[in-house]
Amino acid sequence: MDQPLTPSYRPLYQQIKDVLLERIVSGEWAPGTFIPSESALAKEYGVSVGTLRKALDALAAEHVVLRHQGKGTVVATHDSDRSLFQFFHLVRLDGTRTLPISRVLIRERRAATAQEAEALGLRLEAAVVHIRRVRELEEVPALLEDLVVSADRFRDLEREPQTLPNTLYQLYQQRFNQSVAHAEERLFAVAAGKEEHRHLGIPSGTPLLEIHRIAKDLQGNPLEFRVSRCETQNHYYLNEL
Amino acid sequence: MDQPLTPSYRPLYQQIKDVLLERIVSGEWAPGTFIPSESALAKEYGVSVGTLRKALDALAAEHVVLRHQGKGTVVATHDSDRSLFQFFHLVRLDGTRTLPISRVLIRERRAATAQEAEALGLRLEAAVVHIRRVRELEEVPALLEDLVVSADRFRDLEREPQTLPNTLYQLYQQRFNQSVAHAEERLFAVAAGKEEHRHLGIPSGTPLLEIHRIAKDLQGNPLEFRVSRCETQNHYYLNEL
DNA sequence: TACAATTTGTGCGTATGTATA
DNA sequence: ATATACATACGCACAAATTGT
Repeated sequence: MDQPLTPSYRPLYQQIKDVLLERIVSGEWAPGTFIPSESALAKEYGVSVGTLRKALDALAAEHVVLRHQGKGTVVATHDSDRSLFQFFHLVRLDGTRTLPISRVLIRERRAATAQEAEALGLRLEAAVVHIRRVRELEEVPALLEDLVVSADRFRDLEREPQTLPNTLYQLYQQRFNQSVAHAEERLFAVAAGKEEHRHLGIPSGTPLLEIHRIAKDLQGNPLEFRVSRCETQNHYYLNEL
Repeated sequence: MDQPLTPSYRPLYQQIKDVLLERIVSGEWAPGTFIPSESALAKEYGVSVGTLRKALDALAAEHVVLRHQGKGTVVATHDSDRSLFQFFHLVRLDGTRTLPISRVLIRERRAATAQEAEALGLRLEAAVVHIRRVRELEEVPALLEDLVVSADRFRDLEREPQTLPNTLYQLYQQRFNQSVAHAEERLFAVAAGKEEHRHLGIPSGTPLLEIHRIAKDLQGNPLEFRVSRCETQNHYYLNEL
């Protein structure tokens, strides 16, 4: 009747999956590179190909790796088409999806606020890097975005690289070996304030979509806390269930 | 290089999956009932158990069926715990999730508007059933909701049953054999109007979350178009990616 | 163009473990 | 205890996609 908190055993394919994930997290298999073939890995771990397949299938289902018949299995990157829109849900009214262009307004190292520390699981006043950007879709300012990451994990991000790329998650992955795998988004409706008026060119008081996102790494640890305020006259937030 | 629009062949397990789905859609296997065992179905279709398993696993991944070790495979219903929150994303600020109580304001048969006809794939002026409800979370009015369905597919819904249940999707499933399997939600931020002021007790102009949902059946045909306006002082819309 | 080698995808069969009734 | 059903694990054969010879 009772269910043990720690299951008495974990299926073999799950154990294999954990080991493979660890080799990815550790950086041994970098994003974008091909990992050894099923048969090679099966031999290495002394399990059947079927068992190893099941482990890889599970990782593929979580978008950790991508599999290509005839080629091999590659560690997912944030520039592969799938992954690209996994965390970007803003769509133009006509249904087309484009990635936004960013203009950085603030880039600083400072102490975390209580909300930020709580979201990132840091102690109060821990050092964070704070970035504020305006993001434009098709030349139209659409989003005012504030994000913070741990200054320890993302050392010198407030200075290097000099110009930030458009898609930060690629930078996290390539420069800091931190892959954003999951995220939790909380959506609110708020009224535009002076900042939004200034940067998005909309009247104060206009209803905006406010998105609080906690981005998490492969193991579920919070990596980044991000608050976006979006104008919803020209686009909307799409969620497929 | 080219990719055929119609793949030259479909894998066996996908064909089996289609056939099984058809038996569910047709009503032969009703929601809540157990379907035959893997081995029985494998024998019936003359395929291996492994192949049949793969078909059932795919259906389970889409929440069409639920599998229970030692018991069997059951067709999903809208009152099973998982499914219950698949389409309800409003969460209280403290993180608890409760299902709302509904109070019906309008229940009528009328012609579809252009927007409604487009969303449901009906011709202009097609007959629909329109329902407006106020939904309360923990005694607090949180949502003003308008929904329309085809009056043909949901015959007499404007009259029977006399009192509508709280979770309409269960009714759709039990009374009309229409299962909501997928949905597409589009989120906007809007200002509260007089109706929201009256029914939700909030000042006009308050920013609200507006959710346009198109609910689809197992085959992807639109079943219901729903517009919800939600107050986000006491709760938020949660999306896990 | 043809062919071979490699890698993942599909399909079959079997044995054993675990959960349920 | 027994029977049933799903879950895990093994092994093998062949198909399909990719790459290089």
